[in-house]
Amino acid sequence: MPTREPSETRILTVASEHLRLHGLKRFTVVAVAEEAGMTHANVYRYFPSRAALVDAVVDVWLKATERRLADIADGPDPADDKLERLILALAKGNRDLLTEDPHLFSALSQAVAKRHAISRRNRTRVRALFERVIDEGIASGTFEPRDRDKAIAYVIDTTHRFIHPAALELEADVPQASVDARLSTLIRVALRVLATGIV
Amino acid sequence: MPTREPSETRILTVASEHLRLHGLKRFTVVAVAEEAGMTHANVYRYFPSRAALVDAVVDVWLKATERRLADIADGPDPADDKLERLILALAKGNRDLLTEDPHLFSALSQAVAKRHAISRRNRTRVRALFERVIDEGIASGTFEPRDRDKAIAYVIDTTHRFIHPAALELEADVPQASVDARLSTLIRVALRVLATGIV
DNA sequence: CAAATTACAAAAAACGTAAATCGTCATTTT
DNA sequence: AAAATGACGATTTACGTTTTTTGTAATTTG
Repeated sequence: MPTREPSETRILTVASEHLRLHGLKRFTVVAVAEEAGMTHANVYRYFPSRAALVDAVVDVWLKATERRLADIADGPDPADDKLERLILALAKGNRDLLTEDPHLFSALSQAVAKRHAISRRNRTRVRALFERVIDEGIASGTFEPRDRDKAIAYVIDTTHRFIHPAALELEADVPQASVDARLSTLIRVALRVLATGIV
Repeated sequence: MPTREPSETRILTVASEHLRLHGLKRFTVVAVAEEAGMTHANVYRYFPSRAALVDAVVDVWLKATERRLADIADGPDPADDKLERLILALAKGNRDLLTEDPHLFSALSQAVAKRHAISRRNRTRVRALFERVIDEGIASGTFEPRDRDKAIAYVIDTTHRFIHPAALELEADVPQASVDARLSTLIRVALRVLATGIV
């Protein structure tokens, strides 16, 4: 990990605050620079554009949740436990962001919808974690899918509703307990499906 | 079915054309009325508002696909066949609309996102068809779920990605063959899950 | 009297302009 | 030399004005 310059981290911190408090619409480079105690022109020494600065803020959050997911994937537990916790952590992380930080969630949601590089890369890395855990399950005999690639696609497709920002937005007003119960069923099914070679 | 007045159907036809060709943004009551050969005020004799007219256009499409679904659900085939065809018809109907009629798709998508009455009612009726077919499958012994309500929720949740407009928009650029293959896997799994009492 | 029109107020959209922000670069500061 | 600034044109946004559309109601037409 490269050591960031102090000004860069300061800008990023202030930008993060601004985005969380005021939202994308009222997020301006001038205001961020002012609060960071510098001219807006100087911000461009560290971030090539306003969009890049917003992406950087979102990326900080994405990387943080990626680390939590990687910790789960790297753990010593059985693959099925890890897959369950991976799905739950991802679903909960996104859902908590929606309820606790709607502005940041909205920025993330747009980055995903517009296929920004940061979200595409995040998607690739998260997918890799899923693949790793499923492969581990296959190696240990916990999972016995008939077709490994189809099994991975199946897991991602079936959990889509509880993970993808666009899908989570649709259920913002559904009681969390109800969502949790349905997700729990879905995961239980997915694990059995992987274990019994249905997929 | 109540016989509609000729002017009403004419307005609806012109409105449908306009929406398909020009999209929601450029859809005006004045333009529709003009093309239908009347003053805009007269349109309000038949539709209470611009929004109601747009909804009526979308509703025509929704009802048409509902009829196709009902035909499947009412057929004499085994429940698992019917459930598969129900899911495929719904997914294909929505996806075809997205590619062949993007403006109308967009209007539908917004009606769903904003929870218009027409989309809520459509959802309720489509869900009822799913319930009927699953119940039929339970009665005939084709399906043996441990919990009927959870089984229904499971089917709806797992197919969400291939049915919901918001999810379909995300995959507009994915080759149709790839989507079809994944959906086919998902359905096969779902039918086995229902049949073997995993859910 | 049902169907449609004209007339009109309220709401929304389109337009044009003023102001702010974005992004670049030459110059200054440390 | 690295960090920051001031100045400046290009873009975007904000805002007041004008036009169009929406929706209602009184009136006309067949």
